[in-house]
Amino acid sequence: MTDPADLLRKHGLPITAQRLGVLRAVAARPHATADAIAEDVRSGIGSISRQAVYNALGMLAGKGLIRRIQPSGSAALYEDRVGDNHHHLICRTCGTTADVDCAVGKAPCLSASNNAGFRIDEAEVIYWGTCPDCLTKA
Amino acid sequence: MTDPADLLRKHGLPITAQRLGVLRAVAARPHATADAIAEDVRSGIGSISRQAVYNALGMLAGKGLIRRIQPSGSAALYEDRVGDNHHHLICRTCGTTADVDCAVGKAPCLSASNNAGFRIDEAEVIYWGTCPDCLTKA
DNA sequence: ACAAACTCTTGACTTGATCCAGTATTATGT
DNA sequence: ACATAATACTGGATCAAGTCAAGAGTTTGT
Ligand SMILES: [Mn+2]
Ligand SMILES: [Mn+2]
Ligand SMILES: [Zn+2]
Ligand SMILES: [Zn+2]
Repeated sequence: MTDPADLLRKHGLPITAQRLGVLRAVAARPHATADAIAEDVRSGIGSISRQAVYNALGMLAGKGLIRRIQPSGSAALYEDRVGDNHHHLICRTCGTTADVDCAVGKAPCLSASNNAGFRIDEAEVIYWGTCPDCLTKA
Repeated sequence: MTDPADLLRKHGLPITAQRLGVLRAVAARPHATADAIAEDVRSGIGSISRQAVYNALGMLAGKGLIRRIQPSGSAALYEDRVGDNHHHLICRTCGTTADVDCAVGKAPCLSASNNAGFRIDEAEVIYWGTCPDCLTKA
């Protein structure tokens, strides 16, 4: 059921060692960059090209199997946890990223005061601040 | 009072043609990229280096005279309107960016349900969707 | 007008990500 | 199991946004 190969099959995606590796890596380390994921996959299956990592991440994100977060001023992060509209808390000092449950519920979790005629499909919320570790060091 | 040169002086910044040009360009076209601002300044004072544009934008943003917005997957945007904690609405199709007043008030305008020990100093909110123009074209 | 402090220009460089063409792998039909 | 078509992977070039560093040029305070 949650078998990675079945998950790919269920979405009509050909099963490859690279995609399985990427799926596993994303599950293993939430909020990792494409680069960190590539490293992780390499330590599992020996090697993978940068392009294959981006292809897999893009495809999986497109199908809704994983989620992409793009914090200002750093590489995109990927995670496993989808469908629950949670938000993120990022440390300005060390970049540590933590999950925050949405205070409201379903996406879009906030209604804009004046939507200017737009049809809104997502409200992206990122809280910036300082993490506990960096607070004690400061 | 709102004279650009006075504004710079008031913040202890030496007055240069480049900085004045950047200030004027940012005021003239809200939510423009550094590149668009450079073009605008060039049409005003003849020429400016890319670096000078980045220097000026960084310095002005640091002093709080302008605000930088960094939408996922595109270049940073700059604007004049500061100090009112407003948010943004971005069209996924054409990139058009509109202002939205904050529904709550002062920053951080949202309290996270569980702050995980972080000290939050900003809540960045971007609404994604489709603008009126792109809706009719679709 | 002078010196000190600061800014601007130029060109190389970095990072994150994408494009492309050729090769290899996977899935499908017999 | 085998041939074939569809699809994915690789390696290298390329791109966009932004940063770095050294020397030339401005601005400011006296
Ligand atoms: Mn998360
Ligand atoms: Mn705005
Ligand atoms: Zn931290
Ligand atoms: Zn649009």
